[in-house]
Amino acid sequence: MPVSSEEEFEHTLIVPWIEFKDQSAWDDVLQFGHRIEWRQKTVVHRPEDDVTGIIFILSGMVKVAAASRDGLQRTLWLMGPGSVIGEAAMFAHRPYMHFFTTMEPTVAYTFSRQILSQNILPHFPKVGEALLSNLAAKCYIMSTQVEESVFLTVPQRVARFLYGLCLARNSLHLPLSHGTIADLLGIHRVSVSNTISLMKRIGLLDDTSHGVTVNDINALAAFLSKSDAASFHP
DNA sequence: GCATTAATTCTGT
DNA sequence: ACAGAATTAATGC
Repeated sequence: MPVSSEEEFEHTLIVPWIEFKDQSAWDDVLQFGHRIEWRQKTVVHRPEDDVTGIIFILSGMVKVAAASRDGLQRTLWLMGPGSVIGEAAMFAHRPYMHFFTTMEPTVAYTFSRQILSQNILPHFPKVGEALLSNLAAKCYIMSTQVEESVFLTVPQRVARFLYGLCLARNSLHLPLSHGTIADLLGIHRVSVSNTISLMKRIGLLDDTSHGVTVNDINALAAFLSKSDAASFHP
């Protein structure tokens, strides 16, 4: 089977968005957890809160952000269905110093440290594997973000993000505001706005307000590797 | 349930 | 930083 160059990107592009389509590893252990439902835009966890265990996200979306003393925030990643929050802190025996905020109505299950280590991990290896996958995803996101912020221009980073997210979500419409994307990539909101309006002029994106809609996914893929993205003049 | 208005968020310059 | 557009929440009918 011939593999196009675009498809190779699919396996190499890493975006700060963690989501697992296959949640079957968790089916048998949900009974051990506590089900929680959160409304949209709810702060679920603050740095000063204690970490009692892990949180498995069944549906919805949660933003994980680091915060400075004076309220500045930098989003680290967004977590969707199938992902887990807090396993790194739990295994490292450290407090979790981030803000968790729901972006959508979210359903989650919490598992205490004790339940996890005594009732789940010894008997459900698939869950352990899922936790490792989740942890690995975070590692890759952080290292990739550092690399991209050093080596790539803003348009390149925005383009990679949009393209990678389209593939990951298998959707051309991404319900994210410019500000959210900017927080996520660590660039100014205005730069994101300028880049996106440029991409609309070129015809890569549709001119929809609220959210971003990719018009031509192949053109976007081509844009990534071309020098257009590197040299951007507003 | 529906229409208006107030508040908040988003976007482009 | 600001203004206009666009959503969303709140209110009254």
